[in-house]
Amino acid sequence: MARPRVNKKQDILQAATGLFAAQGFDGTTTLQISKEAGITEPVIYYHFKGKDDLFTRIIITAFAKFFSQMDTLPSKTETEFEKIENLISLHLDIVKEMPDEIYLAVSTCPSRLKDPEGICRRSVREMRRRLKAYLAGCLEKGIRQGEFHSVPLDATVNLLSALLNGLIRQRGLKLKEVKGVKETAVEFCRRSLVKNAFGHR
Amino acid sequence: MARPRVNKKQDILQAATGLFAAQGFDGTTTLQISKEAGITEPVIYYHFKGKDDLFTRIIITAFAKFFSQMDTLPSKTETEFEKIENLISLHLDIVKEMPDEIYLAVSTCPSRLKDPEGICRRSVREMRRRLKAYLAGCLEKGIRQGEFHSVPLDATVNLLSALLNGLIRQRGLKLKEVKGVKETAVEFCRRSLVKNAFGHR
Amino acid sequence: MARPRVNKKQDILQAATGLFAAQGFDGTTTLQISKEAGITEPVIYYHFKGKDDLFTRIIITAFAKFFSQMDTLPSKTETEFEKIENLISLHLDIVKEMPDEIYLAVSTCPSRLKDPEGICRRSVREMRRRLKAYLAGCLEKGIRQGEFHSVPLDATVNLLSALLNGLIRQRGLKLKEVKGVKETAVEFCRRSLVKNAFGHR
Amino acid sequence: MARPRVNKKQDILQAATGLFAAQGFDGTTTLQISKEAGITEPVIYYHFKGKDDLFTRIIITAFAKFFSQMDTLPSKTETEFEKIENLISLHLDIVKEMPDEIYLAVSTCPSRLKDPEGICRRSVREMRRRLKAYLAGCLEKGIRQGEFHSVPLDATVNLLSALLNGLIRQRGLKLKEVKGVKETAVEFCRRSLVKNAFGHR
DNA sequence: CATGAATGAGATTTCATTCAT
DNA sequence: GATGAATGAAATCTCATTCAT
Repeated sequence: MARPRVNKKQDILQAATGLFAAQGFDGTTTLQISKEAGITEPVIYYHFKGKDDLFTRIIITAFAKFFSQMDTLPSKTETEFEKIENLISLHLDIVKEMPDEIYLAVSTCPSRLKDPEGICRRSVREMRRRLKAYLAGCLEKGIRQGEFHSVPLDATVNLLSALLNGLIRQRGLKLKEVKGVKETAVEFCRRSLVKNAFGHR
Repeated sequence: MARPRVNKKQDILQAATGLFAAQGFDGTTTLQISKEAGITEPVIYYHFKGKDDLFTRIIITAFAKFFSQMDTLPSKTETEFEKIENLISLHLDIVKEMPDEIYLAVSTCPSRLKDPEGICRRSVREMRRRLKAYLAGCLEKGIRQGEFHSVPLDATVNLLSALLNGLIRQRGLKLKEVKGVKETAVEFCRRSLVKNAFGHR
Repeated sequence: MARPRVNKKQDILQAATGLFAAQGFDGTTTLQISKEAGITEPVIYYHFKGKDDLFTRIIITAFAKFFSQMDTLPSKTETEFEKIENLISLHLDIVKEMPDEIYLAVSTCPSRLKDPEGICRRSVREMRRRLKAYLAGCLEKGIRQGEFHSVPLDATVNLLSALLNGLIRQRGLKLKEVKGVKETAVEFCRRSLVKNAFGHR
Repeated sequence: MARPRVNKKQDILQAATGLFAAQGFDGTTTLQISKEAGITEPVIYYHFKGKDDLFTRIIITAFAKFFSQMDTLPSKTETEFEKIENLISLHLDIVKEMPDEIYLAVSTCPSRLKDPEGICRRSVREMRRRLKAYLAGCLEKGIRQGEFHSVPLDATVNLLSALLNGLIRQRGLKLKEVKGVKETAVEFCRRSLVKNAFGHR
């Protein structure tokens, strides 16, 4: 009878995500968010502490989702490079899955990294920690087992992080895209890392 | 008696660059800039059209400097890979040369890419155009002459751009740095692109 | 306990009208208006788009009131001159009814007539259109029926408009007033327009 | 050899008159005036006390010119109505002679009439004094000598002032003009004032 | 006389946030 | 839970006016 009790909190989050992504955090007003969400401004303050809190929740949720997907990547694979391949895939797929969130993180976080307690800084730190653990694990094992060339560990982790970050940004910012990004990235890394990469393919 | 003839316009630009880099464009007020520059607020408006103009000038100057350095990269080299190596070096060196400008560009531009006439969008477009021309040139020639593997052109240009962007961002954002970034990046690319990369080194 | 439910929007309009009239539009600040209206500055912006909007509303309302009164002037009268008499009366009476509005229109509009889309220009144009229609109607009919001398139509409409405008301004600007303005104006016009004006009175 | 030493003071006055007329006093900045006059801002302050002073001089000069022309109207004429005719002509001709000055006075003075010591108020007062003296003189004599109908003196002076003011405004504001304004005005008044106006013409 | 540069004072406007109901 | 109305605090920008030279 009553209109289906929609989840206003979710409406607000969605509206905010879209607007933040489209106009930037500072460029978006709470009034716009309320209108987009079909509610009035004070409702935002009923559900959230304020505009900053809104942003925080969005970022937390987005990173949590990413981390959770990262956690489900198979830990047992035939080769170590497969794990790296999976990580590349995850990075590129996640953008398709939550484009606004990624765009928001990619476009807004950089200018907020200065605050050491801010959610951006904390999230990025955690992200790096996880990436490093994941990649260092693969590389170390792969090198030990003779699958990979003997590359410097830290610097290569760093490089792969930079590459992944560059790729996710490229896609997140909706810059013009070329075909075969994922395959090319994978092959580029394979040739560089895997011994006898040329014999197999 | 006469106050040292300082160039206030430069002072303002410098103060603005630092503050924008440290706090973001929106997070910086003209009052802060004026104080940092040791002048009063209206002086900003005497020399510049407004806050946006300040930002525009900074970005224009930074990109111009980068482009000019890119233009002086040697166009004749023994191998094509050397050119790519030079480009990587340039990217990593330029950050050291104008850290605030790069940080500003890297942290503020993403959120301003929506405006198709904005200076960020225009600069990034030009940047991509130049990178693409440079890289596509190297790759094509290198492949034709048998120096490089036969990689897909557009996608590899794209990938290298992403990598360079990731590297510059990593450094520009002053994230923790590891040793040997440049060498690692160069070797990573060499192994992936150059035939017989393993025989020589 | 509850503060008397005053209509703040009306308070603002009233305060603005008075101040604009007394000090001119440019000479009046939003702060003054807010103080006069017993509210804080932002309230103005809650109810109106801005200072210009305030002015626009006042002018629109004033002209609308005038036009509406003009529309209620009797269209059937014994003589055509009576209609002109009614118009003169209306002009002089309206000033008493909304002195500030008239003063504002009379004192501020002239300097804003340049903007072809501004409310002043549009209102004055509409005013002239209506005056012309009204007067030309009377004169034409009066001449045709032999009530009036055969005067040139357009030029006389023009002249009567100038006279009415001069009268309304004189009164609107609160310049010193003499007795019998209305009667004198009516008789002046009657003698000039009506045949045998001297026989009857 | 040197460029002919133009009178910069005059240039400034001229520029200011034009700009004030075109954009209003408050809408015109001293910077605009200086540019229009081909000088720099401080030069204005060398020649004048400030922006207000500029306005004052313009108004004083314009009124002085008008008054001086009024003083040269023939004091001996065959009929008293001729004097009124002359006054009407003067009003309409003066606009052609100094359109910007008149436009400025007509459009800007109304909003400045409140200040009893301001130049506008003083000029308008003087204007009214002179008009009244002139018109009252004509009417009184005309009535005494049987040339005019026996109209109420003060009120008719008032009415004629309003008419003249209305006419000058109409023309000064560059509103659309009809043909035969002057003749129509003269005849309108003649019919109303002069006995046997219909026998003669 | 003239100017490039500067400034004090303030104007309009915006916006996140909060009451009172 | 929700809202219409309100506000404190500030931000950007303007401008007449003045120095130092």
